[in-house]
Amino acid sequence: MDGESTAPRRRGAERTRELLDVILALAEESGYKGMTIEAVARRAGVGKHTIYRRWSSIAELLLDALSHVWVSDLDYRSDGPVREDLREQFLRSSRALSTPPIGPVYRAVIAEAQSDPAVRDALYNRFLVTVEQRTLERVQRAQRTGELDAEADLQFAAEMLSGTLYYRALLTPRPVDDAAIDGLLDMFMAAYATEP
Amino acid sequence: MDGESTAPRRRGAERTRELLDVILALAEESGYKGMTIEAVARRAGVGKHTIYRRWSSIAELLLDALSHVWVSDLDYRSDGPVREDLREQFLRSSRALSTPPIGPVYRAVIAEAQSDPAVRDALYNRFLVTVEQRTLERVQRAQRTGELDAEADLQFAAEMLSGTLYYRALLTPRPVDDAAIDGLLDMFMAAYATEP
DNA sequence: TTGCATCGACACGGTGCGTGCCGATGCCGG
DNA sequence: CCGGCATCGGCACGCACCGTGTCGATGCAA
Repeated sequence: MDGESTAPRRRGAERTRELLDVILALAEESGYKGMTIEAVARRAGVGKHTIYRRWSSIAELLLDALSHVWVSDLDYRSDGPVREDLREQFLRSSRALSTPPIGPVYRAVIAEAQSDPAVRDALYNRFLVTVEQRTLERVQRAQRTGELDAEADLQFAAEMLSGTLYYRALLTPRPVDDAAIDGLLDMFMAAYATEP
Repeated sequence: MDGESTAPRRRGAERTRELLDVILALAEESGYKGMTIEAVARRAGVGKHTIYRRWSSIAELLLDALSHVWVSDLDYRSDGPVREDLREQFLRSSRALSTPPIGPVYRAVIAEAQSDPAVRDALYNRFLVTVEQRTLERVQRAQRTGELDAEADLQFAAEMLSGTLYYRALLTPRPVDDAAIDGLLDMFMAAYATEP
């Protein structure tokens, strides 16, 4: 699962970092179709064994690479109104998601996930769940401050907020723009805000 | 785009239908990895040209096959409470989505869509948009009957409803169960229902 | 019956996969 | 300082699938 955390061997760690950089560059230049083990090996001037020694499949490599560029942007530090805070974070991460190389790598992981349940689990547990969780914590904080209805169960609301953004960004050709985020938050606030 | 609607030629149409059946069978048995042009040709006892004559790529074939099994289930005919109607339709289509061969074919299309913008557009225009549209029409009808707030702009609400279900069904390992649908509808109704 | 599109079949070069086997390189312990 | 050894790059293999080309045959339609 983690290519580099297992063993900081001789010159292994440097090579590992190099290979991650190479696949990010390939993602940016040639997209999913260009992201193959052989292409990485060629570009890095490396034998394929050197890659297979670190990752058991292209999917593992992609997941690892994604970890390096998608450091789970959603860190809700602001103490402003919950709506403004959500709006800012959603804008920020959807901007990141549509910026190479994150977008192409994310798409590649999703493609791999469709044919490999293990990748689907990894995608979920290492990325999607984190985003949902951070969002849930933020809106629960807003419940405690009285901004949102204290009785509401916000579990599904958090899933819906991040899920709709992922749906639009990754399954439709539409961009996640201000209007989409505002529309989403309109509904969320209409449902749970204490003050009209 | 449509393999069979263009020309009801000699024995072409029969063959076309045969080939669609074959790829659906492959989807059910071996999943995405087994759905290749060569596998279809082998199974059908057919030259590859016979396939390429009808579809320009495996993605076109998949989209066509999906059309035959996913006849856009969402036909809101009931005149009951909008919430019950939505609930029933969501349950029905998410059950269909998780039933072979629809699920595997849908996953295959999504995988292809990640590397080909044209497939992404086709997936969106031929399937996702339809579901959103039907849902939008149903909730707008509920606006006219007074069940939902007449002032609300339900465009994004419709996207959110179907988007969240697709997100859960296709990008996460979680099933779309009653709890998820009820949670989603709780929020939707809390936001827009006229009667508390 | 003739003409022709479609058919199954086979073969081709190209690419990527995953593995196996080299000889060399450079680090680490003794 | 040197021996031992894991890791290294390079190369080759068999396999699978792609997309195209070229056969001769088959069967519908004029």
